[in-house]
Amino acid sequence: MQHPVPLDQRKQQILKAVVADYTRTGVPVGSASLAVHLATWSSATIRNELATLSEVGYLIQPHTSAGRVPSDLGYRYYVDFLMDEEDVPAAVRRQVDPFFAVLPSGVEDILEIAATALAHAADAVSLVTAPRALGVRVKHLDLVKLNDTQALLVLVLEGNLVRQQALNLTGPADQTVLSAIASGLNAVVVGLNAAGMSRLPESVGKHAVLERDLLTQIIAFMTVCDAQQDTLILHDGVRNLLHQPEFGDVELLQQVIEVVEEERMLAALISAADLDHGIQIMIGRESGMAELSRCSLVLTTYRAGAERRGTIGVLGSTRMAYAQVGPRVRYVAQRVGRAVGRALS
Amino acid sequence: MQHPVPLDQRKQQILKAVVADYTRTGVPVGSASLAVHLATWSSATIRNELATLSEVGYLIQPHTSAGRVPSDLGYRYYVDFLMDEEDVPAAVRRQVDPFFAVLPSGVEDILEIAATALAHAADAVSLVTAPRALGVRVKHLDLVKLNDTQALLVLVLEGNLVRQQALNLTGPADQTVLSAIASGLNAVVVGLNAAGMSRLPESVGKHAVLERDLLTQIIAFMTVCDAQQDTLILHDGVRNLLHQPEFGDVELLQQVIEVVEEERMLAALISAADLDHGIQIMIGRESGMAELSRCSLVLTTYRAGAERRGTIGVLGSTRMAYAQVGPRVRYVAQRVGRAVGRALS
DNA sequence: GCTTAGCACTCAACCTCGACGAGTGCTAAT
DNA sequence: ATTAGCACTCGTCGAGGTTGAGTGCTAAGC
Repeated sequence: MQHPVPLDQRKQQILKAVVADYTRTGVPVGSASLAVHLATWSSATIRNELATLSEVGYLIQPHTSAGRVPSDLGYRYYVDFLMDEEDVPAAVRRQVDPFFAVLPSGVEDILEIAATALAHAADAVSLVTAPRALGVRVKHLDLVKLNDTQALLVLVLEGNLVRQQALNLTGPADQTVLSAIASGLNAVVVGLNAAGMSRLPESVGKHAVLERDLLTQIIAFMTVCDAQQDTLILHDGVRNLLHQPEFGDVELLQQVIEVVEEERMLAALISAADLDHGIQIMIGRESGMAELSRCSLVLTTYRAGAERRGTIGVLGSTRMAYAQVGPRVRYVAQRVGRAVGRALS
Repeated sequence: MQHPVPLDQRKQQILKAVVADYTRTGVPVGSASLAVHLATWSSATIRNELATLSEVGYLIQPHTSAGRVPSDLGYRYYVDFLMDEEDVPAAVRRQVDPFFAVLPSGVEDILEIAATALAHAADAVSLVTAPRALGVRVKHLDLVKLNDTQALLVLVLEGNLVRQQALNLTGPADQTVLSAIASGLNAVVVGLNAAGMSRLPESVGKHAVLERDLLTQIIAFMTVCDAQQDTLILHDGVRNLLHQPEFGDVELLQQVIEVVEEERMLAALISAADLDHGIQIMIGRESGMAELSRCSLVLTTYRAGAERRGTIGVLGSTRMAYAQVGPRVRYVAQRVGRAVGRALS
């Protein structure tokens, strides 16, 4: 997506002013009110510039006698070239920090807290995915007898992520046998990911059929865990959409909330996000989802330790304060990264 | 809460018809349209009866020249005396059953599925609490070394509820020591709840300071788990509120969503629910929360095994189809109970 | 005495109309 | 190239009028 039309100094300044004004008030902005802020030029001059900005597609007129509103492309130009990011105000920091003061040891609980914190900080819907690595490594495992045909596998993964799954017992085994198998497996398996484990069976299989059998099931479950990680998305702050005038239309609201509650629709979007750039902003239709054509996403990566990273960000109206939201998302991302990193120990 | 005014046969029939009509259409219902269904009497007669029903508080007129709408009290009378519960249609069953066809082994995952299923079945916001007993019993525990000063406690509770928590190590201990302690504790602790465990320390304390120390921390954490269970509430289906005309007003919607997202406000309400009656219906202001004055709650208990029970239900407009919602909530409750019971093994 | 036809009355919803004004585009003067 | 000036557009707002659904009351009928 290129910006075909470069803008001269003055047009840039005017576009920037339009975005700022519209973001603040939510009302289409006219030449007169711009002339107050940009006292260098008269309203007529600004009017001419507005006309050309409309022609090249950066601004839109809701109707003939209305002011201008930035188009998706206009916001894009603003975000890429004009925006001055604002520092995160102390007040917002004071609001966010307490969330991370006392932390649970489980990664998921931390993420839930992060979602709440970010929803508050950015006044939008927050989205958080679990940290993922190429393959999650096992830290510890345990087997608990459920009944004659089933045992419960308890996997402690890196990041104190705990996963459980019922496994089938192909032969009889009581808890002492299971515990023995578990400690046997622990010796071999700790530190491996699904891929690493799949290279084990031959050597382990010697000992016992049951053991090999369980290992096969464990590997299968690990693979499922890997896959799940990509789709798990927490969210919070739907309430923050409601007081925005552009969502006074319930139709629109409904579409957006549906997308947020159907987590897997967002999963596709977020996994498509380019995580290597510091922060990614998708404006309006750029997301490719019709339901979100009036919404923007501001996403970033949080890093927990050397390799593990997850996505965190917000979903809000296209008319959001990008200059504020970006830094706030980054701020929370940094906190989460640190917190999750600590949980990884 | 008594019903001071008993109604004669005809008034009952009319009230019932008003509720049925209003539930269906959402429009205040007038004497003329009632006279079609209740052909026994003319519209004038019905008009007289409507007037007295309004006087005693069962009906409300939005304005002078409008039809009647049931008041909270009117719904209450309907629900208590007039409602004929409808069977759960096969179509709805076919919609719900697949959710319970393939089940994860963890209770919380099951509950999440249940929340989604109920939201679909009842076309409202679903609410689900974790099953609680007087005290949750331990099934298995494990200790995983995190670093020199901390170990991760992994508790498997009844119902395959897995909880993890970092514990402080008062002395040095590597993983083999921790595993030994864990298996030692397992022998003593399995099947006990927090209360039962608090009677242990004297006898266990002999062996090692570290062991006693950990046990103390474990007991403390168990108590926390007990408390958390009461407040954990899952929800789904906020989207279902949006297509209801009474929530066209965004103000109202905002209040309701805020309550739903702030789970702890609901926790108080739900724990106050009288779970021993088959199904509990709270209509409008009966809930005591001003924000929910236009909403009703339909709650019931699901039983998993002999003693454990949780709450499941829906939050919707007071104008919901009580005759349909009640049975559907019970239907899902029964499925959840069975599923959770199975997970309890 | 209960029921009901008839009728005057009320009032929200809806439409129309005109005034208003915010904002534009164009033109001509600087 | 800039800008003052002006005619023009069109959405918003409020006043005024119409409509129709629904009522309450009264008086007649069974």
